[in-house]
Amino acid sequence: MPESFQAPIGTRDVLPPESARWQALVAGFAGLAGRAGYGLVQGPVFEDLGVFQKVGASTDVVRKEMYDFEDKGGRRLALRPEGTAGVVRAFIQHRPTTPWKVWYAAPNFRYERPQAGRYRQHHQLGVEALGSDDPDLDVEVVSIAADLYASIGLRRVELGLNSLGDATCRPRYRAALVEHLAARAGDLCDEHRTRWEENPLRVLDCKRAPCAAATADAPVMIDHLCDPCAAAFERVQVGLRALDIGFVVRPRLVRGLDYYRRTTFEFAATALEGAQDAVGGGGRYDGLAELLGGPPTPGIGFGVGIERILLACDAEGAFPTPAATVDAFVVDVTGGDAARDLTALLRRSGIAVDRAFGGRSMKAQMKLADRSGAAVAVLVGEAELSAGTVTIRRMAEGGGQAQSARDDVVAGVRRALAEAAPR
RNA sequence: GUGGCCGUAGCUCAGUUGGUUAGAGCGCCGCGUUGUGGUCGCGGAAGUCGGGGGUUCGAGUCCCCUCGGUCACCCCA
Repeated sequence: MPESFQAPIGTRDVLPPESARWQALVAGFAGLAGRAGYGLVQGPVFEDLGVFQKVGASTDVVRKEMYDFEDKGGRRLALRPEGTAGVVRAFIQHRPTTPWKVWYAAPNFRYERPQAGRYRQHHQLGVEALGSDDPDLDVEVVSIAADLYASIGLRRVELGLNSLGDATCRPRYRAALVEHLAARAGDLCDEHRTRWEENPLRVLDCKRAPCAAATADAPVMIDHLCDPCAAAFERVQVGLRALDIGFVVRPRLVRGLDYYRRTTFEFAATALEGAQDAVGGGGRYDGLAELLGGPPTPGIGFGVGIERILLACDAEGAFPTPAATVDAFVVDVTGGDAARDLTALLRRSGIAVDRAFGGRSMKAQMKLADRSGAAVAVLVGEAELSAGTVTIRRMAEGGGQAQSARDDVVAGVRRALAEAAPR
């Protein structure tokens, strides 16, 4: 038996008709981002391993989920686990003028066990805006994500908001948190008992009961913000309220990557059962460009998971897969020349046309015409062939049909399409 | 990385305490006389029962291994 293959673990094929949803989603996002002045950025799907290691040394994403490999030249590379690091690397490499606002739709890779809403290759829509620390930019970025959900009819999305402070107040807060944790280290969960010092903030976000109990009365960042950070956080909230974007402040929201500063946020789809309800998230990363060897440059962005939002749409019955249809279907039982020539002619006139192949019976071709969703069928039999005509049939029930000179087929089909009741 | 459940036609699944040529629905293909779809009727193609090994007179049905799927934990999109 010949060996056969299937898609690698945690990956999947997106085929028609479902793929039409992707097209519609990405096109809609491109419109939203474009109208806000964001241009498309297309970066490599893999980067120098160091780009990601620098950015998240203490995070799960980098520590245990990296899809890394060595190429034939001995370079250590990694399939990108998230979008921001590569974009910042590109920013540093090309030094575009700021503010630099870009969007992307691209695959990300994480080596972990797949489950509902989680894949080794998943796809994110996102934006990144570098070069300004104006909190109104935070509002713009968050609003693009919120508008995306709204534009596809996703209603049950909850925005969680937090501030993680900056280089001034974060260390002070961190010291207070460390003091709190040190007194309770023995009570933490198995993983954090020994690792809590590496990234104390993450303990706040740990879902396990021991950590939750030990941090119940722990100090939170937003109570320790310095004046500029507090002012910025306030300005962000004012802006979101002004734009009618609902949110809840979640002081324990920490997020997976450790480069975040000040504003961080996460969108959760409440229609999704189980743990995979995060449909998007992001935040400000003012120290990141410097960390990657570039000039100090503030930045903020978000990523939303395409698979996740489609899953959430399914749960809400929103954003259904658009029906794939053509305008017309050419049926030819005279040998194929007419089908070949008429489909090309009609398509070149801007009409969406399909046809049958393989010299099938008229009955079979009509069945395909019906299934194609075409509003009209263009029939060519021996009679039409010798008369130099075509039969244009409206496929809707009781639609009727009429002869048309073959030379007028384009106009005839256009007319029939205009008259045909929408199916 | 750890654990639960599952693996029978393209899809969704039935398959009695292991027993003759493995089934259904949907889908697909054809036919229902003169060139016409959607409904209906009839017929047809299609499965080495995930793979390998074992027990047995005999295994889709029991045991082991393996691969894959799925869900959950951790974490995240």
